[in-house]
Amino acid sequence: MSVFKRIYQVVQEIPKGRVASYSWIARKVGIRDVRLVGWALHRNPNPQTIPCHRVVKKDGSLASGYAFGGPEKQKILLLKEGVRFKNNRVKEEYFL
DNA sequence: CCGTTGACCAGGC
DNA sequence: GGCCTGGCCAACG
Repeated sequence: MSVFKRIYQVVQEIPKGRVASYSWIARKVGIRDVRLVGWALHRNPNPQTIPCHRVVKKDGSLASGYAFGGPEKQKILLLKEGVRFKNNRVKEEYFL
């Protein structure tokens, strides 16, 4: 099993209404280079099954991605799931 | 095959 | 506090 696929599995394990940071996923997968996580999501082979909008930066701010239509779109999706923001950042209590 | 490049992060200056 | 660096994995040209 490649590191790549394990990243997607971890992302899919994120429950609705919670978020995970890139570094959290990297630790879970067992790699030190967190860029791989971001890079894997950038590839995003099947957006249908991968909730990439639940992945945010360590400080709670949104990543500048485009696979979900931009940070604005991502914020809307998270708000719909009940994730609250504070000063344009996800609150600590929503992290896994 | 090899250099470059990332949806990032922590540590050192 | 901000800027620089290393991290070391996979895809792309």
